[in-house]
Amino acid sequence: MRETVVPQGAQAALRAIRLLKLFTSEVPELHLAELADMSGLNKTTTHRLLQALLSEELLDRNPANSAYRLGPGMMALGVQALSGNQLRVRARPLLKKLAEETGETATLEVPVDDTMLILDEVTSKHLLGASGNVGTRWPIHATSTGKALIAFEQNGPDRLRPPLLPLTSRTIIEHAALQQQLSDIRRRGFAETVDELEDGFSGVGAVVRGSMGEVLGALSICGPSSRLSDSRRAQLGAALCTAATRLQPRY
Amino acid sequence: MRETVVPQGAQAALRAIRLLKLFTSEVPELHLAELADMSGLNKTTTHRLLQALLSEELLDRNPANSAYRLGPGMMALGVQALSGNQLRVRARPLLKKLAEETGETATLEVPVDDTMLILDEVTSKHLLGASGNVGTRWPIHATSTGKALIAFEQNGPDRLRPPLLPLTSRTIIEHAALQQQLSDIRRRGFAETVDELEDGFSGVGAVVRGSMGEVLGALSICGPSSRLSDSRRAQLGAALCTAATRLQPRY
DNA sequence: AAATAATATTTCATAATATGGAATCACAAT
DNA sequence: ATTGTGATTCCATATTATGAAATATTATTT
Repeated sequence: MRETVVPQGAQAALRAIRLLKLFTSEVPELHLAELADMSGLNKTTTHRLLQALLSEELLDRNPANSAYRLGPGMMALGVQALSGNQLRVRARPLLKKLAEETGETATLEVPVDDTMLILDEVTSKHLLGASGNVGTRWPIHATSTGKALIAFEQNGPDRLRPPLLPLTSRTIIEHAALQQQLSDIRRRGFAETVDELEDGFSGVGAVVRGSMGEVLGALSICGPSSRLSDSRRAQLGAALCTAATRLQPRY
Repeated sequence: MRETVVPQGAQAALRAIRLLKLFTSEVPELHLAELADMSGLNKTTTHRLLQALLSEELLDRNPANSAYRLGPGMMALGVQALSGNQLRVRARPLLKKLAEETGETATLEVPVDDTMLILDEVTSKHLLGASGNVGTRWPIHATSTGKALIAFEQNGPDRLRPPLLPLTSRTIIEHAALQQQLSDIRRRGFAETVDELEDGFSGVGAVVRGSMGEVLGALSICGPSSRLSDSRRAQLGAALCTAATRLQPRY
């Protein structure tokens, strides 16, 4: 569970971690000056932390342009984190079943900071080439999984980072409107997005819990808004809640 | 490229990173006392660093037993590192071709500390269920890819961590014997292992270079020792070097 | 080729932080 | 209730991290 209190006594470690987080799929390579600027750290401090990350191979340098990028040590840890995630393994059959039964795309996602990371995705037959989103991250406030997560996770709303980015004209970025939605989500048991992430794209999302009831991540079913009417989304939401319940370990 | 000099002025960051590296596929969950013992750090220091890693979601806690484990932040970074790795994408068609033409298993691997991490693997038709090694790590001295890597990478031998672990009776763990092999490998252009990682399992490995000639990782073809005779291995080695050369970007 | 600009790396005094022993808290087992 | 085990917090100070400035390296311009 995400801690909202910043720990004391490990500032250097936190700074190093935050440098790592500056590398994204969109911006995979960065130079020292860029990193110092983006992190707000003094150039020397930045350089020194980068050297530490290099020495442990969490970062690597592209010899062609000397830019820093995530390295093999990061790959190893990432793969380990993924393979240690039991949820992903157990969810796969359910995702397939959901996709087949609904004819839409089903995903499993986990929260990372103020985003949702797609851990697994099974595409429907309708959208060819719609696959390939595994590993991508999307703003938490604009996804059905994200909204479900915020609604049900303890301190969930603390993940939001105002000002919220409007991705479409329908994206909900007002605090009050979102809070209202969270109440609805809690009552209903699942969340919805309609043209909020992308025009013409809608989805429903429901949280998945662990054995102690803690929120682990979320499942979604999504597709073109033209196919996801109000009544259809209600149907899908119910199916999703059933699936999510089946995923929860029992004791 | 791995730095052999330990950076000054980032001790706390390094300590945090080394805590992360204690989590493996074999031991995915650990408690505070175990981590303190394994890292040699004072328990308080360990605890504080763990709190930092938790707050950034690189670690997570299993509520069922309070054990620490790698978290979603780690998954996100790992996925980003993998998707940013152009080599993996470009190597895939070649791996398929190699596996088809040889009837054996082909892998792409990168070095992480004193191990080789399998980034991609295409299995032959002979061994059913031999797939699934992606993300696994193997001792660098006992794999053909690892030996090729050590032979050709600048400061490659610095990766070795004596005492070397004997995995089979044939594993080469003597420094002098290994150095002799490195000379042979450099002359030949590829490396071989015969029953060194596992009894009845052999392979050949050749390094892959980047645009500036730097060593990025290695390709291997491997299978049952009964099929990989001396002459066969020479053949495979030659094919591998050709493939590796094709993978290198040109300018 | 030389000069200039941009970027990266190193130095060093000291302010700030990280450290760890000890105390306290929380939980499980008896 | 007591005991044992593991986790968390407190606080004085030793140690480290910090950052301004200097230096080195590389790229770009003239």
